[in-house]
Amino acid sequence: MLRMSTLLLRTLRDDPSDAEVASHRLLVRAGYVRRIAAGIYSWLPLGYITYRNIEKVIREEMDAAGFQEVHFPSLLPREPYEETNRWTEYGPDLFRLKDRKGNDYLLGPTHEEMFTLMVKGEFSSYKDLPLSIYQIQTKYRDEPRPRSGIIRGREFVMKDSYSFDVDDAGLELSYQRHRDAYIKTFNRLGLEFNIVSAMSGAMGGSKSEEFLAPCTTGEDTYVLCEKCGFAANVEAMVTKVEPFSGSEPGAMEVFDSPNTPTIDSLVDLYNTKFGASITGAETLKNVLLIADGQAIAILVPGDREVDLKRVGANLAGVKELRLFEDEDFAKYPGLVKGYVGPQDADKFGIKVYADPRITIGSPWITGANEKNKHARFAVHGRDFKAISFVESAEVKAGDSCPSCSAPVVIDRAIEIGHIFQLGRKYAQALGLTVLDQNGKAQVVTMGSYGIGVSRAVAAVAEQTHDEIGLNWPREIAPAQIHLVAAGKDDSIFAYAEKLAIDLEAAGLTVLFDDRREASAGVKFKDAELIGIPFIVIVGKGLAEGNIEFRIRNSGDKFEFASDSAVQEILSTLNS
RNA sequence: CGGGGCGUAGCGUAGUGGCUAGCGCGCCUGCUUUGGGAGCAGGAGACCGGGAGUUCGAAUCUCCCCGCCCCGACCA
Repeated sequence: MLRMSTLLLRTLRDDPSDAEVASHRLLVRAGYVRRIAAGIYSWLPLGYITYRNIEKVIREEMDAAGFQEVHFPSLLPREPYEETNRWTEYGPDLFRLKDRKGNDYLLGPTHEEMFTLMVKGEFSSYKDLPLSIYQIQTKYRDEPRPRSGIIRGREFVMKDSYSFDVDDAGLELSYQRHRDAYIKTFNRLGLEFNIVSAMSGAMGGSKSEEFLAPCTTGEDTYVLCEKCGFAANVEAMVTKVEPFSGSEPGAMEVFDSPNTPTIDSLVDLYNTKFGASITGAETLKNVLLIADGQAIAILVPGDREVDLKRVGANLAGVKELRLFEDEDFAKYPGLVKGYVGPQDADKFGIKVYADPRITIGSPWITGANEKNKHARFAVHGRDFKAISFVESAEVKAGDSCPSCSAPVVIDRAIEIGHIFQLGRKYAQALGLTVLDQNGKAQVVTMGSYGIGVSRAVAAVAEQTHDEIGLNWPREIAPAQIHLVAAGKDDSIFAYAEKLAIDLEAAGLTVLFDDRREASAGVKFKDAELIGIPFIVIVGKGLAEGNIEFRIRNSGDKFEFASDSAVQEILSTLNS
C-alpha cells in the first residue's frame, strides 16, 4: 500500500516553466519525474511504479511470444562498433568515454553488435535457428536536441529484440511474430496506434513498419487514409499518378517574363500575357540541391515545395543533402536563380530527378535559364529528361491514397515501436554464420524490433490526460484505487484504513491518502492530477453509512454502502 | 549547427544603476478551519547560473563562458 503521508511526492500547483507538452508538464506536476539535465530524468516512486507496469506488460508479451530475455551492458568497448563501422558512422550522437588506460568506450545507443556477437558465440548450426532474443536496457544518444520531456531523451529505456533466421522466409515469419506481439502489447497498454509503412533507410529497402501513437504533440508526421486504412510515413508515401493523356503541344517556346523569380509572379504574368488561367500546378519548379557534393535538380510542380526528407529517403545512397546556396549558383553561371529550367541540364552536367507528378509527355512552363525569360510547352521526354523519378514533393492533406485513391489526411504521432527486417548487414560484418544441411556456412539474416519503454509512459500520458491531470489506463496506473480519507473525524480514518487493507487483501493496489493535515479540496485535486483510474472517498457520507466511488476517466460518481464497500467496488471494477 | 527566448529560494515569479532582493505556492511552529488547491500570527530557506570588467555603488551595464526551453536542420 502506498500512503500519501509518507510517499516521496510533492505535487506542484504551477506548470514547470521548462515544460511544454502535456505529458512533460503533468508528469512533473504530479510528481512522477524530475529533470536532471537536458533529456535526462529521474523517476520518483509514482513514476517508477508506472514505468515498471509498462515494462511488465512488454516483458510478458515478449515472453509469451517465445522470445528470450538477455541483458547487455550499457558501457561497451569500441571494437565491435569499429567492425561495423558505427564507431565512425554514428558520429556525434554517440556518447564516448575513455577508461583510465585511455581505451575507448561508448554508452550503447543500440545493441545490434552485441546481440549478433552473442549468438555468434553460442550457436553455429541451422538447427539452432530461428531464435529471437530481447533486452530491456537504458540507451544513450547524445541527441542534437532532446525535447518534449521524456518523449525524446538522451537517456531512455528501450526494449530491443533481434531475430535470427537462416533464410528470408524465416525472417518474414519472425517479423510477423514480433508484429503480432507488438499489437498485443500496445493494446494492453491502452494506446491508440497505427501501423505505418516506413523507409528503412536508403540502402537495402527491406521491410519496415512503425507503430505510431497519434497525438498532436508527436514529432512524426504520417499519412492516413480514413477510407481504407492505408497509413505511411511521409517519407514512404507513394504518389498516385495517372499517365499523361493530353495531346502533345507545339514546340517549346521561350517568352519574356520580366521580374518573375517566384511561381506566383510567373503565374500572374502568364495569365495576363496569354489570357490564360493557369495555376502554380502547371508550372515546373526546379529546385537545385547539393547531394554529397554533387549538384542535382529536383523537378516538382510549382504549387508544391520539395520535401528534403522525402528526397533523402528515396534517393538511393545519398548521405548529405542541402539546398543550393549563392556560392553554388556562382559555380554554375548558366543557372539563373528564379529562372532555372531542366532543358539544359546535360550542358551544365547536372543530374535531374523528377517527382512522379512530372509524367512523361506532360507539358510545363519552366525557366529558360536566362534572366527574365521562361519557356512553355516544355514536354517531359521531348524537351527535357529526368534520370529517374524520385518521390520529392511535399505530401499534402487531400492527396490521393495510393491504394484506394481516396483523399488522405495528415496526422502527427509519437513513434512507440519500430520493426524492420535488417537482413544480413550485421551478421555479415561480424561474421555470424551457421552451417546448413550441406555443411556449408550461411550468413544469418536478422530482424530488429524496438519499443520505447520510457517513451511509452509519455505516450500513454499524452493520449489519456485531460485538462485537470493524468488519467491512466488501469493496467499501468501506479495503483488501481486512490482512496481518499476526507474529513477530520477519527472514525473516517479508522474506516478508511480498514478499507485500504481489505481492498489490498482482495487483490487491488491502493494509494491511500491518509494525510491528516491536508484539506479535502487538496486531496481531490491531487487525486485528479495523479490520475489513478478509480477514486474512493471516505468522508462526510460515512455517518449515513455511505462512501463515494468515482471513475476518473468518465467522472461518474456512485454511492456505495460502507459495510459492503469492498464487494461493490470489486463488482464495479469487474463489470 | 542556424534562428528565437530564458536563467532570482524546492516550484511559479517581481525587481532595467541606489537602503536589509519583494510576492504567491510549498516547507516549519502555534491557534482556528476541514467536501474542491483554507484563515490568522510567527519563522526557516537565495554565492540573483559562473567568471572578468565598468562604477563610489551591479540581480540590473559590458565582454566571455555555462546551462535550459522553443522552431528548424538532424534522429538505429
